[in-house]
Amino acid sequence: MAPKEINYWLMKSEPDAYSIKDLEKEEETLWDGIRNYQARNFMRSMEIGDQAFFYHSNTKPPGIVGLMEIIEKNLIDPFQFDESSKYFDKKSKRDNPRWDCVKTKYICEFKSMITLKDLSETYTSEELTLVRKGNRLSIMPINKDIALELLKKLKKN
DNA sequence: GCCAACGTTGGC
DNA sequence: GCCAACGTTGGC
Repeated sequence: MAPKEINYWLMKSEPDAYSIKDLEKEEETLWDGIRNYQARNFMRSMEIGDQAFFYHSNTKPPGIVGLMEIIEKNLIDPFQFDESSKYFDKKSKRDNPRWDCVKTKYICEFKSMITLKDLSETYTSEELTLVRKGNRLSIMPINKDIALELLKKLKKN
């Protein structure tokens, strides 16, 4: 049987909040706290076995630092019901939760990062939405050809 | 600290 | 349903 087709994604995290090192230590993590419908819908369209680039945002310099795999999906984000959490959503009902998340597993940290600057010099915003000016999406798909190109480049380093 | 680019909210 | 005001993300 031919290997299953996988898709590629990019997921942002501020390293002060959660970094690739944290994921390496924990091996797996629930990608919680997503409170944006577009990002949530991308998580819903992920498949088990898909791979995601781990992106460090709001840091100097920002860029792709590692790789992880999607190992579970459609998991209810527990913080939407936690009144003490900044992710609490009083409009979300237990019998109809509004926010869900995926679980990811550490694959590797790259020896050197690919910075946003590198990416924006290589790709247009049509090829890679990440480099679109003012892009605030925290989760987005990555075109497969580009993903494979990035992986090739990262393996060389 | 500034600002671009949106998403969200609420008045009407 | 429109739209102005406001809030958030995140690069620089």
